[in-house]
Amino acid sequence: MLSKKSKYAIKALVGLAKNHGNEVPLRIAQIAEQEHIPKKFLESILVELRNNGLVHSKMGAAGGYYLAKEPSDIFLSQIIRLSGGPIALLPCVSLNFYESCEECEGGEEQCALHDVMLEVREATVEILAKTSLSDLVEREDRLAKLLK
Amino acid sequence: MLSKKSKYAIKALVGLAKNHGNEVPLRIAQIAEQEHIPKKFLESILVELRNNGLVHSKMGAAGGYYLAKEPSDIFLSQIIRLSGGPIALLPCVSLNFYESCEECEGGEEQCALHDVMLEVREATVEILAKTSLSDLVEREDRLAKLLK
DNA sequence: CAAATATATACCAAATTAGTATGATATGAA
DNA sequence: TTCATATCATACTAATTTGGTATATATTTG
Repeated sequence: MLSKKSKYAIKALVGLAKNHGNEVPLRIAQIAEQEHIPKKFLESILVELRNNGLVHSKMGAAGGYYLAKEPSDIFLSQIIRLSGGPIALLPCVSLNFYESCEECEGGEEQCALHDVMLEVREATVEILAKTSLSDLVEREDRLAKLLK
Repeated sequence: MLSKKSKYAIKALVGLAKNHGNEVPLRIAQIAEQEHIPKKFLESILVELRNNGLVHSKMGAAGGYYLAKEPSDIFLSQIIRLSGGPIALLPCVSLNFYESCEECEGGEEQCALHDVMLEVREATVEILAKTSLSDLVEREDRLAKLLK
C-alpha cells in the first residue's frame, strides 16, 4: 500500500501538471482545495518534493508552486520513491530501500520468495516507470470523454 | 510493502509444505527455529491461519501444525490476504480491502490514477495468484542446485 | 507599509506493527 | 494417573508510522 502522503503527492503533482505552461504558479491553498488534500499536510509534502527537485516555489504574494521539469519527465515511480514509499513488497527486493532479511540464512540467492517478489517488483516498476504526469493528464481527458 | 506478519506467514507455510506427507505435525518451536521467526509471534500467526482454514493443528504432546490442503492449492495471494495485507497499492483498487477515495470527486471511473493502479494490481495478482507453496518449494530446490 | 504568500520549527494524537506475558487446556507416554 | 509437552485464549505493551496541527518568521508585490 502507498501512504496517503504518496497519494497526495501524486495528485498535487498532477494538479501542477495541468497548470504547466501558465505563467502564474499554483498556491498551496488552490491545490489543496482542487484535490481535497488537508492544506497543512500538503504544505509539508510540497516542501519535501521541492527538496527533492521535483517542484520549484516562489515566495510572497502571487507566489506558489510549479513543476521543476516537463510533466512528461516526471514518472510515478519517482514520485512514490521520493515521497517515502518503497515500491517492492519486501525490503530484500527493493532497489531504493533495500534491507537484507536477517532470517534468510541461505542468502537471498537461494530464497524462492525473494525470487518471486523480484518478479512482482519488476512488473510493478515496469508500469510505474513508464507513466508520467502528462500520461495521467491525457488519460484523465480520455476517460472524461468516454463518459460523456 | 508486506508486513512482517505476512512474510512470516508465508515462510511458516513453506516450512509446513516441506513437511507435508509426514505423519507427525511440525511444532511451533521447530518452525520458529527453522525460519527464524519469534516464537510467540508465530504462534499468533498460526492461530489466525488456522481460523482461516489454511492449517490444522493438533494439541498436546506430539502435537503441532500441518497444512489443511495440498501445497499446490495454497497460493501467495491467498496467504497475503488472509494474513491481513491488501495487495493493491491503493484502497480504491483493492479487491478484498476496497475503500473509496472520498477526495476523488469525479468518481473512480474518471480517475487516471485509479486506472494505472488497477493495471499494477492486475500484474501483481497475476504472479501471486499462480504461485503456490509447492512452486516455492520446487523453486528453492532449483536455486539450491544452481548454486552448488 | 500592508496583504498575501511560502518557510521553519516544533509538536501531537491515533493507528498499526510487532511483539510479550500468563495461565489454561488437551494429549501421549511412563 | 501423573507428568511433560504441546497448543489455546486472553490480555497487555512498546515502538514506529501515519496523518496531521500550531505558531511564528521570511519574502514578495502592489
